[in-house]
Amino acid sequence: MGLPVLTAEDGRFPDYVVLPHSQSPTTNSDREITAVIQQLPTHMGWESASLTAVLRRSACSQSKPAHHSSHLPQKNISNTSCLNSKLAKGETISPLPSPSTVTVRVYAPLALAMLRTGQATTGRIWLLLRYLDTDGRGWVTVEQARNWLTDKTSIWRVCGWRQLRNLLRQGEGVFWHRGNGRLWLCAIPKVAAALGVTQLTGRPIALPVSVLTAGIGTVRAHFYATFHSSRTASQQTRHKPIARETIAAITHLPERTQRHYEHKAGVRTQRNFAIGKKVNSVSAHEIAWERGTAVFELKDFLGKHGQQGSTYWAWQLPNSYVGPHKQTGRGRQKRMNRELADLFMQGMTGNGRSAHTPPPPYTTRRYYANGRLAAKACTRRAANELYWTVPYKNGRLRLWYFLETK
DNA sequence: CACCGTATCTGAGAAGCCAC
DNA sequence: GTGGCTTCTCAGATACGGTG
Repeated sequence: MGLPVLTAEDGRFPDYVVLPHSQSPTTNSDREITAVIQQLPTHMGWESASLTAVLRRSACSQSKPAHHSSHLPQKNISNTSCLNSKLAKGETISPLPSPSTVTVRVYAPLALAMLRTGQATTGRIWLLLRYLDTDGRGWVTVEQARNWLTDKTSIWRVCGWRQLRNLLRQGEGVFWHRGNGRLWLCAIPKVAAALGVTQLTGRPIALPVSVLTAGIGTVRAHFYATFHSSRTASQQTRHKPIARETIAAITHLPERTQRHYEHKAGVRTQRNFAIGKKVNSVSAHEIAWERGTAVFELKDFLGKHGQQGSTYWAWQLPNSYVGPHKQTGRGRQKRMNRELADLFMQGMTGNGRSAHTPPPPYTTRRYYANGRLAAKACTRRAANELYWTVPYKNGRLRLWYFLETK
């Protein structure tokens, strides 16, 4: 294996801890760090012959003045140059991989399908193995997988060997195929098709690897949170309300579980209220007939919504949600969706398959970022009821203005 | 109506032990 | 290395009451 290129962009070499020359790894924490280094995956370069040679040279040079390093590249201001300069100074470098800064690209429909089909445990193994297979060979040996995922000293440990055997059996044919002592990892479109995902919608998100190595409850919560993270794409859709019922229809998760996952994964929720007509313009009976018992009277003491002291009919709308993850580039999403379509077309040649999937339950657009867009939609008669909002500094609560188009 | 917090119960997951 | 058996933990569902 050659000397790997260490870059900050892919986040695989996030942190380095520089120890003084005289400090030998004798303390407990040092031993822990050494243990961490020893069980790091080989592809990360720490078992690289070239890198080992450099480390040995630097170790030997500790007793000598560090003048031999002048030939090392100086231009590239990156972790590579940082590493080189530290090596050149003869300092001992202990990589402390901080999995919270290392991320994997995850597609929300795939994560939700894992939850829906009860394959979150095997799915996270697949994601971890895809990450650990950085050579991109598409396979890892069973022994490697066992060492990384079950060794008690491994930072990638997620379960015992006994459980891993069960999981490997469960994921066979969906996430991987076994053969010649290797796990052949399936590509994203194949896995998506096996899980019943017809299209990879929304933007992919960057899921911290630390999430994948946490408890299964945390993994599940973040798989759910990818839905909100991939949905908060633009300023216009960021605050778009969505009912618990709709989320349940999409994710197949009951409301209480949604709340539990949101709390666990750090999804931010925002309450929304709609302001309707003035109280004296519509009777209580009429508004109750239209809106049910959820309607209440809102008095505008400060005159923020019109004449000071006016009272309006108001009601609560569904919440808005902001996911905890950063979005990443779409990558090969378009090509993968073509592959997925091909896979499903092949699968549809038999009997009893519908050629068209039902549309999602939230196709009629109802919420707009400002009044101009809402008025434009109003002229097109996009929906019977429209809501529009204005930018707010306080993110906990948002008011929406009601617009009737009939 | 839509949402939230807490308590409680149930069942699946995880892991240890051991024989083959 | 595999699989059966057992035990224990914890995730997930449900119920209930409360808020705006």
